[in-house]
Amino acid sequence: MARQRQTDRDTILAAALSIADERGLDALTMRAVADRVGVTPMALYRYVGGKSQLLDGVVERLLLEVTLPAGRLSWREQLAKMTGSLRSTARRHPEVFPLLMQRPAATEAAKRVRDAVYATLRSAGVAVDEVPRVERILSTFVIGFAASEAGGRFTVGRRALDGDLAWFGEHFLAAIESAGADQEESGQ
Amino acid sequence: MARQRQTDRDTILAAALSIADERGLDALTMRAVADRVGVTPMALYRYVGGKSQLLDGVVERLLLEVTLPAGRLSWREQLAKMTGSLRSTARRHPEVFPLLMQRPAATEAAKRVRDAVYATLRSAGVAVDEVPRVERILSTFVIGFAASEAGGRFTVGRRALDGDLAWFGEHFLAAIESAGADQEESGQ
DNA sequence: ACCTGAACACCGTTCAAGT
DNA sequence: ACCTGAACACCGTTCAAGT
Repeated sequence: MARQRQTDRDTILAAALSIADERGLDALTMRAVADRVGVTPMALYRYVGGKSQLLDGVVERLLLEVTLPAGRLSWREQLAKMTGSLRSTARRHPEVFPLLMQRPAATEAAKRVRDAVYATLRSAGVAVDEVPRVERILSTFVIGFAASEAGGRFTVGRRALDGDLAWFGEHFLAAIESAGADQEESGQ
Repeated sequence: MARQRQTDRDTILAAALSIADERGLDALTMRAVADRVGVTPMALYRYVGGKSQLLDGVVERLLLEVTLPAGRLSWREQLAKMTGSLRSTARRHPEVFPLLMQRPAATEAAKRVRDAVYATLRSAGVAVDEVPRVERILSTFVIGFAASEAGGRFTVGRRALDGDLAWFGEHFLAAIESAGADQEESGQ
C-alpha cells in the first residue's frame, strides 16, 4: 500500500542525500543509491521516477529541513531565523544546496517555506500585492548567498559574510518597512 | 606555439558553449565537443585539462560576453547597464549560466567584471572598505536573479520580473547612496 | 506487486602507439 | 608536438523474465 511505498521513497531520498554529502554530487548515482539501499538500480524506478526526479526529491528534503520560526516572534526575528536556518542547511548540504537555485519553486516543500515568508512579510506591514515580489527578491538573495557561501564562490571568511548579511538585512528591512509605511498611509 | 594553441582552445570552448545552448547541459560531453571540433575526444585533453576545466572555460567565456558600460555614464546607469547585460547573457545561455553561481569568482574574467563594479561603486561614493561587501551583495542578487529567471525558477512572467528588478534597484541604490553620504560626512 | 539479469547506448579518462 | 585506437571503469535506462 501507499504507506510502505512512501517509506521506501524516503529511505531512498535519505540515502541519496547522504551520499551527496559524503562523496559529492558526482558520486550521487542511481547505482550508488541502490547499493546503499541494498537493491538493484532498476528497483529504484518504482519509487523515484528516474535520476532527475530523484534530484527533485532530494531538493524537497532539503527544504523540509528549514525550520520555520514561531509566529509570536517579531517579523525581524522571524526573517533572521529563516535566513539562519537556510544558511545552516546550505552548510550541512553544500553539494546539493545549489540545485535549489536551478529548480522551479513550485513543489509542496517550496510552498511551505514561501508561505511562511509571506505571512511574515504581511505581519511586517507589506501590502498584499507587494508580498510575492518582496518574497522573490528576498529568497533570490538569501538562497543565492547561502549557495555561494557553501559552494565556495566567496573568497572571504565567515566573519565578513556575517557582516554582509547584516548589511543586507539592515537596508532590506528598511525597504520593507518603508513599503509597509506606504501601505499604512494609503490604506487608512 | 602558444598562439595556435590558444586559438584551438577558444574553438573548443565556443563549440562547448553552443552545444550546451542547443542541446542542454547534459549533452555537453567531451565526446560531443570533440565531434563538433572534428577530432577524437582524447585530443581535447591537451587544450582543456578535462571536463571540469572545460566547464570553467565555458563560464569564463560567459563572463567575457558581459558588456561593461562607459565610465562617463552616471553610476546608476552603469549599474543598470551591467545588470541588463548580465541578464541578457543569462537568457542567451540559460543552461550554462547557473554554473556562475557554483564556481569561485577568482578567475580573470570574473575579476574583470568585479573591478568594473568596484569602480562604479567608488564613483557612487561608497567607502573603499565597504566596496567589496556591496559588490558581493549586489552580484549575489543579480546573478541569482538572472539565473533564476533563465532557469525557470520563477513562476511569473517577464513584466513582473522587470518590476522586481526596479524595486530592488530603487531600494538598493538608496542604500548605496546613504552609505556614500555617511562617507562624505565623516570623510571631509 | 515488486525485484532482477542481461543488455543497450552512452560517459570521462589513461596509455601506449602512431605520425 | 599532436593526434589516435583500444581499453577501463563507469553511467542511466529498457525490457523481458522471475517470484
